[in-house]
Formats: sequence, structure tokens, C-alpha cells
Amino acid sequence: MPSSAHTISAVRELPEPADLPAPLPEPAPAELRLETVLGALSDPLRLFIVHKLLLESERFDHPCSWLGIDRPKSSLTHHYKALREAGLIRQRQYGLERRSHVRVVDLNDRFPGLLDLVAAWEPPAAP
Amino acid sequence: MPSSAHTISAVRELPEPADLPAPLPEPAPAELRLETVLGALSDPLRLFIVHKLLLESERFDHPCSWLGIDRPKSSLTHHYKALREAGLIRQRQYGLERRSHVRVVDLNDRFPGLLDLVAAWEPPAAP
DNA sequence: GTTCTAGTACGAGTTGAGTCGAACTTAGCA
DNA sequence: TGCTAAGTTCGACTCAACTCGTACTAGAAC
Repeated sequence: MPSSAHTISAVRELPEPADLPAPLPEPAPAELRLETVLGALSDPLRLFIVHKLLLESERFDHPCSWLGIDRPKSSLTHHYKALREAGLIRQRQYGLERRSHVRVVDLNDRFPGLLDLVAAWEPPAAP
Repeated sequence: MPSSAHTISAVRELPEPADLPAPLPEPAPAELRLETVLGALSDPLRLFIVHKLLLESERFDHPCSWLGIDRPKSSLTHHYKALREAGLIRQRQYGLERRSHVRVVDLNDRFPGLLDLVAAWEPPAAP
């Protein structure tokens, strides 16, 4: 079952197995900047990615292709990199796959309420 | 006294005198889009404007020059217009002055918690 | 009237971001 | 060994946005 929007701000800890691959380079929690995070979320495609990861990830990492976005791979790489460098997602390498999840704990700690807004977001009606 | 960051999300109503000049064109509350609002706030100068208006406005409108930003007038016009068209501020014409205030009620209603993040924002250290 | 002033409008220069194709890298597998 | 698949890297293109100077408009005060 997808996480409810009302529970996301309550997430403060996520126990993780200890034998995961190391995360790709990312900003430390203290380095997160509100203007950078908001800028990363102002792109509709990236907002969609974070929204979907938040609501349907069930605490598992997902590869870039999991979202079913119909864009060239180089475009997706660009947006995932932007999200990771802004501090919104964490990425780990599993063999060929690079899996991502939202940095819920860090973001709730630094910007309480932000992820609730993303979770409550409604994508614009398709044309 | 400036509004506390902890009270901003509680603001749901602001009684206003009935004889104010009409607001300049702005999006209706139902038309506010999260991605647009976040994009407007992702510019450091605009984030600074909204932050300062929030914390020091004391429910009064303020002219563009009030913030003491050292930029050409045409640049300020550009950013105030961007904020108004994104739905973040309301502007009214008082003679020669165009005064602005944050649309606290509308934004709290549509994006609860967002203004608290802006109020809690700390400007980057001056170089 | 004239002058001053707050702010807009317009246009140009520059920069940065999004988009994408093509070539490349690497892990897994037959 | 070679093939396939996931994703990156690079470069080029386009377009939107930021910046700002100049000219302009409109209210206020004299």
C-alpha cells in the first residue's frame, strides 16, 4: 500500500540493511539549501519523479526505468542527477541498475512539511 | 513586532479595510500551481523578498523600494511581477507606489506549510 | 504649468537549463 | 567470447530567464 501523504512528515528514521552499496556523491544534510531544493522541484518532470517515488516506493529503491517515463535515457539521467545533487534523492548502484529513493529523513528534518506538499501534489491534467 | 515563523501557518483570515485599491491581476487560489510557486521561490532574490515581506510586513503593504535591495528598478519590477503572476504576492496601486504583501491566506490554504519553510529560511552568508 | 518620483515597458546581451542523438561503459548471461 | 541491457558522457541545439540601460508613464507637490 502506498504511503499516505499524512504520514510522510512523521518519518524520522528508516532502518536500512548494512550491506547496501555506497550511495553516489550527494550533499550532506547540513548542506541542503532551500532555494536549490525548490529549484529542483520546480521542473514538472522532476516533481513527478519525487512525487511518485514518495507515494509508491514502499521503502524500496527503484531503477530509473521503473517510473515508465517516455523520455530518452540521457534526459532521465540529467534529471536524476539534478535531483541527487540538490539532495532530494539518494542513488545506489546495483550491478547495472542505479536505484533511487527520496531522502525522507534528511528532508523532513531540514525542511519539515516540504515532502507533504510534494505528496499532495496533483499532476496537471493531460492535454 | 515581526510575525513568528511558528504562527504563519495558523493565519487563515486577514480582515482588510473595504476601500483598498483593487489588486493587480493575479491567479485565483484554485489556479495556483505548486511547480510554478516553487519555481518563483527558487530564485534567491525572490525568496529573499517573500521571506522579508513575511517576517517584517506586519500586515501592511510595502512599496518595492522598501526592502532596500540594491538593484536597478527594472530588475525589481521583473521579480515582483514574477512573484505576483505565480500567486505569491498581491500588489495594489497607491498613487505612485505599488505596494505588495504575501498572499498568506491563499497560500496556507492551498500549500500548508510552505510559508513556514520560507519564513524559516536563512539567507546564504554574504561573501 | 513644471518638476520630481515610483514604477513600467521594451529591447539587447548573456547565461543557464532542458532536450536529445550518438557513442561509450559496464555487468550479467548465454 | 560475444551479446544485451541500464545507464553515463559528450556535444549541440533551443529556449526561457536573469540583468540592466534607456525611454516612458502617471501621480504628487510646488
